[in-house]
Amino acid sequence: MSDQSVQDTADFLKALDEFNRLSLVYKLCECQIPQNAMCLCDCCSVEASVVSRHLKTLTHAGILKQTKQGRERTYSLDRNRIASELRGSRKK
Amino acid sequence: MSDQSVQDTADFLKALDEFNRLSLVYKLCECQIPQNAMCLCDCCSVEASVVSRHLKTLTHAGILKQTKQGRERTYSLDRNRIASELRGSRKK
DNA sequence: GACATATTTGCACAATTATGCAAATACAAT
DNA sequence: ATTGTATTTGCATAATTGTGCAAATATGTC
Repeated sequence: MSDQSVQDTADFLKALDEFNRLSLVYKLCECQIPQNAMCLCDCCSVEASVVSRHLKTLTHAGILKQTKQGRERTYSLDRNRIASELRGSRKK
Repeated sequence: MSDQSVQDTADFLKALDEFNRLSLVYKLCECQIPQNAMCLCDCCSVEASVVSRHLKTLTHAGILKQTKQGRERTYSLDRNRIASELRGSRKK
């Protein structure tokens, strides 16, 4: 097990270890269709700017995927990539 | 999904999200028999006191179990409890 | 008891991170 | 172009956390 591989896994888990970020993920688990950021704000009691940052973190970690439509961005779970991460077969 | 339940899961993940702690867990995954703390120091390049604290964190999170024999404490994965945590059926 | 080894704890410090607020940006509608 | 809404970013700050060092504790051996 290389150091890099351990670090990658730690980073993946780090993205999920914060209360508001994990709440966002659970929320998206329940949604059949992608949600926009404003709607996702409802499940955390923090500023929209904070939600924006959390969504960015989750996207960067490969947990969410973002699709941009006009000025609105919608988010959904990137289930395939999550499965890959958990399997340890990350492709950089 | 209650706030408390989300927080519990976040805490569980938090225990695993740090490089040295995750290294300790991987190390113990490979070991058939419980290991003492001094031996576990070898897989992290940090002070013994730091390893001690990490082991305590992991034990408190329900990832490791500790058995004390004389002045030595040995650690091993608490596989049953880890499985429970992942299943979400935590007993407080 | 004296000593050696294993482990924990108190303390200080550096680094990271979550947050709010205000300003900036993006873009659709008018 | 102007306006309105959605989103991001810069900045300051508070809180958390990982670390090393030294001292304390625990317990085995002599």
